[in-house]
Amino acid sequence: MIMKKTKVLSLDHHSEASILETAKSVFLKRGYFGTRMQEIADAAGINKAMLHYYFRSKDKIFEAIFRESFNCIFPKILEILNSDEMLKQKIQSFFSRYIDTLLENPHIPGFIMHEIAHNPERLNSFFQQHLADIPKKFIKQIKDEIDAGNIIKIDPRQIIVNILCLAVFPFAAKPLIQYVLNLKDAEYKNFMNDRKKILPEFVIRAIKT
Amino acid sequence: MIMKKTKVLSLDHHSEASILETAKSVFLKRGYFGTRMQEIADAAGINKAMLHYYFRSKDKIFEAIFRESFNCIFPKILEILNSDEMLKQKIQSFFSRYIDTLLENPHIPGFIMHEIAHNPERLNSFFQQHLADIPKKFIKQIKDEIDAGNIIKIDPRQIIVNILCLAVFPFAAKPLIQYVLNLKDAEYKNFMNDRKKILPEFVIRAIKT
DNA sequence: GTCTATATAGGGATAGAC
DNA sequence: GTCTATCCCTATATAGAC
Repeated sequence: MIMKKTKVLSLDHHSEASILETAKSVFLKRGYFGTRMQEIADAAGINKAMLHYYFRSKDKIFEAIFRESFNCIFPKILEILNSDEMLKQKIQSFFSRYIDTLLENPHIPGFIMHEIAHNPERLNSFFQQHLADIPKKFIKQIKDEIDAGNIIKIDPRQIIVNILCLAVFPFAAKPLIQYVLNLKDAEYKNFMNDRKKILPEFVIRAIKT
Repeated sequence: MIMKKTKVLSLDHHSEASILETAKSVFLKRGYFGTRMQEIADAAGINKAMLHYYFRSKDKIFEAIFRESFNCIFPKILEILNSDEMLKQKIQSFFSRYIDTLLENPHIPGFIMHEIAHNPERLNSFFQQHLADIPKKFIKQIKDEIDAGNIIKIDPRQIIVNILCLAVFPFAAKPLIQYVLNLKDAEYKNFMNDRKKILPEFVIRAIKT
């Protein structure tokens, strides 16, 4: 964002994007307050001064990374929940696609949950802007199915929260699950992949009349 | 732990226990790296020097608090899962008692999940010591019910994880849920209370043959 | 036990040479 | 653009008077 004009002339392998990618891995592992600019610089193979030259401040880097992480997750949710699929099909799509996304970005749920809980001042406006009324259409769809007698009488919001729980929690609590079930990384991944098939069946059995 | 002999003579209202309680609220709100000794001291109405006098270091306080938080949650889980109740009754007990516990300590899940993910060096030994083989008996119980044809064929570990998801996630992700569903604190609490009844029914419908 | 003052270190950010 | 050196502030921790 600084010296935009000369950027294309840079012959160095440390592009702004690649540094940001490195910074992302550090922030997602350590959280905002646990992250040291020095550690980012070391991991990126540059020095602190360069970090500040590119991004000005720790806050600016964090904001870019949070935005990117958020956009990696939530638009996809929105897209699925607002599609025109039938409820059953939609639930299947959601778990399948969402778990795939999280398998590729396993640290994002924990990162977002922690930062929104521990750093709310920084993020309040951001969330009010992007999260309001996400599930309106999906709630309506569930309500209609209830009225049609296809699923049991239940607060639609509870179903939505349950679906989110089942999809997201095992990623946010990955180390805990691995301890409790004694899973190595590969076994954990298999376990999560199985859930793409198990979870839709689980939810649909739970709510169908 | 220091000056134990004179402790009973202390006429001051700042007991070691009450300071620890204050420290707990700060650590659970801010996380380890976000916590400042100054903030604990201010909240407890003492000064930093006294904090160090009582507890020696930030790490020592953290360790005590983590241990306490952990013990507030996991023995209870263990107790329920290892009880002799029938499966259906056990699932009901679990959700009811566990959600009650979490409503009184809503920050603990997020705290433990974050610290174990971001601070693993500090906690590895602790967890290996306390978490191994927690659900052995419960898994056996589910297996027996499957063999008896009372519940569907499914990896018992998946059921356990689902139960944990449904109980814990809404607390770990409290701010997120409140944003998405537009819930004030009181509404959120009602929403969680409803889940004590909804979740056992949800899970049992999902797995019964 | 409690306070003030201070030692010591670490981290974010900048200055300025090249 | 890149580096070294450094500023400045904050945070943990301790010394020492009372």
